Amino acid sequence: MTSTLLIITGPTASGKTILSVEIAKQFNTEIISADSRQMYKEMRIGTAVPSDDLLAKVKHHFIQSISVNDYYNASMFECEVLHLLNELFIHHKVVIMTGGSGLYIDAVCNGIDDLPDVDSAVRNELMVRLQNEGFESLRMDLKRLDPMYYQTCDLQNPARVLKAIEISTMTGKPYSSFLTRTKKQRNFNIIKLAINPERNTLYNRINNRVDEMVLAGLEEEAHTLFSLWQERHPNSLNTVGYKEWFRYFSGELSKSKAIDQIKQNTRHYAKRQITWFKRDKQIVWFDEPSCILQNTLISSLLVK
RNA sequence: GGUGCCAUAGCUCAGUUGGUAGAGCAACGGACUGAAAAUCCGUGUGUCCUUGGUUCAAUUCCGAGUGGCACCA
Repeated sequence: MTSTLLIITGPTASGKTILSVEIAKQFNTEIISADSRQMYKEMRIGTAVPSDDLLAKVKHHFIQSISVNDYYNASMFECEVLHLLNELFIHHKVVIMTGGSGLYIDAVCNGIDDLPDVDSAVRNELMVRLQNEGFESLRMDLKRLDPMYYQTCDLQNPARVLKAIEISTMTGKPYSSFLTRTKKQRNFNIIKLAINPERNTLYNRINNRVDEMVLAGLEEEAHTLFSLWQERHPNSLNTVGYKEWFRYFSGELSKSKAIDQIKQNTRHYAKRQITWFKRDKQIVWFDEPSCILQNTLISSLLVK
């Protein structure tokens, strides 16, 4: 009998965390977090890590597991999750994966192409060139190194252009030659459920949750990371709920403005998540977490 | 109570020498295979406070009303 990976996703603050714990208890199984920020030990309050109480009820993976100093990416996540699933499926028919990082979820479900790891020196050098020579110069590099990708690449987006140049220069082969666009086959079933509350409801929840985070000591948490941010701007700290405090600490924003910005940026983030998930036609949508609990999909899985 | 200023998008405001209007932010929509809570792109959503007058035509000019702000009492 095939095993099932039950994915519960949706925008931030939609109620995934509590719901997935309830469902995991029903199946007597474990939870894999698909959240690119909750895995960092030093960021607990601002990333809305599940409470100790919830973590005690169900075993979670990829929560608070690495340091903000560590490099991590979607490919590493794919690899580690597949290994873990092999083990978990020995004793569990169903495993839950919960989180809002769409790229990470896709990496697990469909795989992503093999690329060499980027040397940080190469990236830094390109960042310096972007500063000194401007973006157009790098676009011309891409045109020369990978004319095919140049045709389809978003040429306004430094992240895309830089990535392609990095891979092309490091390997001596065009970036596009690594992109196979083929879905990898998995030896387990995948069911994708997503929560998408009514927009105003979601935004109110976001705003309230940010206020709660502030009361819980988000400012102090951010403050402990500020010197690291000033030192070398690790990507892990380029995170909603932290980068706004860094601007406050360096005098760019007032405190109340910073808190407003956290709410705003979280709303923007939620919208981007919704856009990403809407493209995935395998997802079954629900307005509220409670609707998922009552759904027959879950009970039919329980029977099997 | 008197005088002055203001009233335009969800907010802050610009503008129309009279021909039904535009910025920023918000909001909305989208892209996205190793930065993904990242990065990038697109869209104006409007009884121009109400009401009389002048005019071919008023959001714009004039009068009155209402609301707000400031100063004087």
